[in-house]
Amino acid sequence: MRTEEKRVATMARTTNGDGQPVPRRLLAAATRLFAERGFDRTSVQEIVEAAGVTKGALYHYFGSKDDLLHEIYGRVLRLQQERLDAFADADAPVEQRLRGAAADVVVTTIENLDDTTIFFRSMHHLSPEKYKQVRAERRRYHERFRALVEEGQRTGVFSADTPADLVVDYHFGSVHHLGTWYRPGGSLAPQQVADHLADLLLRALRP
Amino acid sequence: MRTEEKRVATMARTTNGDGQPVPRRLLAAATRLFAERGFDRTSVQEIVEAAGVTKGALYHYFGSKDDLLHEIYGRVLRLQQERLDAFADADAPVEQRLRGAAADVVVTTIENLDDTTIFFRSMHHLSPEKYKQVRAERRRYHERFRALVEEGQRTGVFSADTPADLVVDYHFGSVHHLGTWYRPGGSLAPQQVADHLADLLLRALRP
DNA sequence: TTCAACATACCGACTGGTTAGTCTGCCGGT
DNA sequence: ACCGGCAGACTAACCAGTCGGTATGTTGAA
Repeated sequence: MRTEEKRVATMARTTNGDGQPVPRRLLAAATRLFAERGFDRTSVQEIVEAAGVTKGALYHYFGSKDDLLHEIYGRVLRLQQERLDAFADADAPVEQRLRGAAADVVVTTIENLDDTTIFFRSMHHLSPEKYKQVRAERRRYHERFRALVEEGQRTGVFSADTPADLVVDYHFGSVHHLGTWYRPGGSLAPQQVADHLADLLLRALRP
Repeated sequence: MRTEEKRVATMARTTNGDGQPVPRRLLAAATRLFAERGFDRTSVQEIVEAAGVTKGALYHYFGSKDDLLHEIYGRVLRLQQERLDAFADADAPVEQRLRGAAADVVVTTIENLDDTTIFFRSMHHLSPEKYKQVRAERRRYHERFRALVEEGQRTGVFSADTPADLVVDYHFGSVHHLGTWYRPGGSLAPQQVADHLADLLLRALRP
């Protein structure tokens, strides 16, 4: 009871208004605004107002405006890497593993459409070091995915007519592109889009 | 001789330095800088300095910074629309027409990589009216392309498993994505990339 | 041929507004 | 007494667009 009171009191302090702690609220507000108006067109003032705090709070938790961007990237990147690893490590035929991974990245991209839209649109706004770091993580992801394609090509279940790198870029092009055309509430549910896109990939890879 | 002198004098006036007229120099400088640093990160001052003129010149030829962006878009958009129309109107089987169009857009995109990169990255920075206009032109393009896919699906040469809209977005995703990974001087020539990507599309559409 | 009237192409200082980030200090809990 | 968690005024820099001015070219009439 005592610790409970403490927790509630602390919560009240760090969550004035709703039930979310301040850093999370800032991140959420920034994500929405960045996706809506773009990174450079969103002022720090607008972010803190949307989060119901002031600049003091923002610069208490984040080092810079860039930091917000980096955090947003980091979350999705880590999530997608984890999920890709899970699919790639599964005990199943290559075509099933690739299919699962290809469809899953579409679903998680749509489920975090704001984050991923910002990602591709403003990646180059990061400071050089952070940009480098993000690119490195990105490449790791790409390579893991490519390994799946290559494995299938080696074992003959996929056509080897197209270099694996290009195949991966082809698929991620469509993922990247989702933010441009996909609108929640459209005629297709995320999973349906994912299935279709995975189908296209697998059909393109038929020997 | 007299008229020649006059022409040269005029040229010298409108092309101080190299052989390009001022508006074209401005457009070229803006394109390079926008692609390099992004629209919002490029100041008008930097553009005019890169073009070797001053703000007076820029605002003499263009109404605003937005106008530059709009012009850059317009050029590529018109070029690609023309070429798509040519391929679509050709007298050949659908699969050949689609293949030609799909490969061609990849080549022209790579050949104008700066313009197209800016296009997809900064489209949403345009003023509402200009944005609407660009979107409308873009949709016309998309629909023409989709018609080709639908024709093939109706006549049975393409699989109808995937909605034509999605197929088009799948392909244009990869086109859109080119600016992210393609680097001139890489191991693949533009035409090779185009052939591979068109292959992937056509293979995905095999019944 | 000449000259005035006008037009085109550009220059560059200036303005009004915006912005990221800083800094001082309060406040409530431990 | 102290410290994390914030408030909010402040600063230094920057930037798109304007505007008055200059130089060069063109045209039409005397």
